[in-house]
Amino acid sequence: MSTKTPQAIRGTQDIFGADAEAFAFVVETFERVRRLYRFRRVEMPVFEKTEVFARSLGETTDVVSKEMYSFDDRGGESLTLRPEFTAGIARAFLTNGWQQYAPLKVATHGPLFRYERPQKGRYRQFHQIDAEVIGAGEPQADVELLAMADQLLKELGIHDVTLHLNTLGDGASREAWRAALIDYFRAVKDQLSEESQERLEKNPLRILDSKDPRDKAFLADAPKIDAFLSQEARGFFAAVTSGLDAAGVKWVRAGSLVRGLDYYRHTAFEFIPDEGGVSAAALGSQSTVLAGGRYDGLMESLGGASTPAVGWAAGIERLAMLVDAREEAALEFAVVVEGDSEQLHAAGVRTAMMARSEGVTAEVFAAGSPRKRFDKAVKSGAKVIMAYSEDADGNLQPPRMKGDEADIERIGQALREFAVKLGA
RNA sequence: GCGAUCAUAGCUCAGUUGGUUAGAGCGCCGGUUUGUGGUACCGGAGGUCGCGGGUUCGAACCCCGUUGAUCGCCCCA
Repeated sequence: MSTKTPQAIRGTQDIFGADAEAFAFVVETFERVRRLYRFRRVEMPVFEKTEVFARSLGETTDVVSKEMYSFDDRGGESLTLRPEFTAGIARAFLTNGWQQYAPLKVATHGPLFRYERPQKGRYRQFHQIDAEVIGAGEPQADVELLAMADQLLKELGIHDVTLHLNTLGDGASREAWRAALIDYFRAVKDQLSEESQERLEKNPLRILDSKDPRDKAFLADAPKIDAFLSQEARGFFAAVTSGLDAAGVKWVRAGSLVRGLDYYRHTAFEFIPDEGGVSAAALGSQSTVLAGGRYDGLMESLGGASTPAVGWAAGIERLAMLVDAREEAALEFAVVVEGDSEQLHAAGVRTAMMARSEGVTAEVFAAGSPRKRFDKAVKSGAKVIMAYSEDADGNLQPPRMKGDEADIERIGQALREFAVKLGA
């Protein structure tokens, strides 16, 4: 037998106690809110053929080549642990004939995998909640999706984050803007940071959210998307913003907010902690809490018919960091077994079972030295402690109860009710 | 992929300029005490000082490597 304990995989986490409660609270709240908006629950495979992600993401160099968990299965097929939900849902939409349900509103949550360097709020196996509207090309879909996100955050008790909103326009608007940005930055190329000089070639839009002061000097005067929007794109964005205003969703315009992938159109958004707030401090540099956009170009890249769609995802771990501490279930009823005979243990187990059947949290204390059992029961914070003991002849004594009188009465009542049901 | 900081008991951490058997608190186990069994006290188990090399008479401490953690950069679907 090896004496070395295997270590957990880098970037994975074992979530326990208060953190696990916060995690569950995020998921439970999401499940409740998505029902209010009638998003239908879907469960997706954790892995797909590599091409599902490779084709939907495009050959986005780093992401596809270096940051996915890809492997060959025993049949020699390249598979990939899902790094996101959207591509798999799009695949399912096409292969299962879900077009018949369009416009389809779906929601899911679960683990995702990305081979990245772990840091605060960033893991190799992490978890997201996700919502998508597929087959709806109208701005009202964007509005509803964002209203749901806004309500979710509020119901989680997260109030110091704000919706940052931008439009990338339609395909033509986007290309024209991109070309103008390249022209603009190329003229000052040698004054940009090394990173941005590289970005100029492969991802010029990203220069806009550079943190480097050398780049920031040029950002204010960089071309704005608004100058390149078609009439139609302008109208679409106006409909989104007025819809948000009508829904009471606060937002700010973020002209430099962009998406890396080509299939994004029109609306792009992120919920970001307000500067100087507690949420911003809690998250460190991984600040975006919920992000998404309209991806009208995605279905075609997977070989499907052109289908408009919009969606968002949010990291559960990050949301959990912003949620107030959640209490684990408090103990109401402690049953102490003062001895080790079979009838004593049986009495303890039975009594606890009766209480739990009536919805009372209960726990049996029957291990360790007899004296310590009562100590533990007292320290557990139980509202009522019941003790079973035997006399010198081994006769089971009537249980003694300690605690606030009202609590004793309430739990005693629950036990009697269970006994009545059993008799009936 | 790059950088910085860190790694000592189950947990949180001490450990002085390198110098005998590596400590504390909490937790765990056992016991004593206490007139309302949450107190106090006594004792016990538990550590190859992340791992591997090196320097030295001698390394938890210095050097190199490695693994991991944390926080940034890059990336962010």
